[in-house]
Amino acid sequence: MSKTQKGKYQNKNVYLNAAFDIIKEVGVDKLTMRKVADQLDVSPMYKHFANKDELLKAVLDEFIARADILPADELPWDQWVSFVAKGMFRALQGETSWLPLLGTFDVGDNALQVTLSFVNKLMAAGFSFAQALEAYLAMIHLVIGAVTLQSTMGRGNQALLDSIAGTGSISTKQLKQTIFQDQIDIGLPLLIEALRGRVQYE
Amino acid sequence: MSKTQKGKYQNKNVYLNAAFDIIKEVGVDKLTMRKVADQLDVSPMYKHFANKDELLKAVLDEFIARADILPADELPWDQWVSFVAKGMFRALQGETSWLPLLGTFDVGDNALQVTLSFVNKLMAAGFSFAQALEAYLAMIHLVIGAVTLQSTMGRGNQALLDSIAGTGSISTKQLKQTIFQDQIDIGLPLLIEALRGRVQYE
DNA sequence: ACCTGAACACCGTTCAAGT
DNA sequence: ACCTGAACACCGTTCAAGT
Repeated sequence: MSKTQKGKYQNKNVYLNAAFDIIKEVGVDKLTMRKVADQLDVSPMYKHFANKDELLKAVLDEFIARADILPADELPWDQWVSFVAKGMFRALQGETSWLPLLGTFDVGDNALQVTLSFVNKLMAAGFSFAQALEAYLAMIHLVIGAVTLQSTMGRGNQALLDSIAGTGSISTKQLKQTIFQDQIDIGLPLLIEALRGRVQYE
Repeated sequence: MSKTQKGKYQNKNVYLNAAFDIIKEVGVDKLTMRKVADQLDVSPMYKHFANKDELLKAVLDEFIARADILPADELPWDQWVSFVAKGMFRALQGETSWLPLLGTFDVGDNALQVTLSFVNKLMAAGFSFAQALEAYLAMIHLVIGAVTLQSTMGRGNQALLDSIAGTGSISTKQLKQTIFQDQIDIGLPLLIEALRGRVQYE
């Protein structure tokens, strides 16, 4: 307890940790201000955060920091990109309830750090700034889209399987292999191929 | 009124249309069962749909049908793919509140129709079935990701601009051009480049 | 100044009761 | 058989009242 501590819960981190506990238990979508308050034995709602959105924004940025997806700097750029993309995919796959928030909040400091590292890595490999930034954005698009679809695909989706099998151009086994692989492994190789083509003719 | 009509609102479409009216006004996220009931002057809730999810699933598939994004068949495959992707992007951009649902529901009949058209088009152009299906999934990933990020980017995001400008490797004007373009125009050309490379060495 | 907890205006969903 | 609307168990947010 520092000398400047005032009130029951001056420390924002106490709230962030409580939020993480609850999210681990019930998912982001079922996080409520009341549950945070209950866990801390505090009235709804003592405000470090003006409203629920402010809390979620802070939790999201902390989530990005904890995901810790930046690889070692020695990797060649294409492996580096692949590592980051798969790391993001895995982190988000474990918490798909984050997805709806990615488009609604401005990036926080930790997200920004990832962006800058990515751009620097690709510029060191010979990409222009604009190319590097576009590569970053395209990778994010793929990750978000892949995580979004992963759950639908993973669930089986018999209707889709049946209908597609009806075209008769592929064995069911092959079809399942295509659909049930990690979605990120579909677009990511294509992205890296395209990037490789661009940097070579720089 | 058909002879088999029973009860006040036998017709599911009445509910779908009411839902669309409300969504146009307040967005998908603020659609409630009560609002649908009120608009139809019906008690909450006479059930054509077992619950809110069932209603949303039906509305989503109808939304896909209305988006009407399949282009004319005469286009070469790369333009055809680009047309579909941009059409989806535009449709979803107008209703971003749909995004959270894309990963939670199984595909409906209308979504399936789009998938099959896409796969057929690419197979006619020389792609294998697996390639065509992967191309479709990668395109969907890009569209979902692009729409998700579009709103964050469009909003300005001064923190990101400032921080990146600090790298000094690009003029602010160039930076804004990269960030503020339609997000779909970033990844889509890369995807099509990569696909072109694959079909040629088939 | 700091914190409480009742209150307000909502939700999705259920179900006894009416027609 | 069909439909109602009150009720239940929740929300986010506000704010008079207490300490």
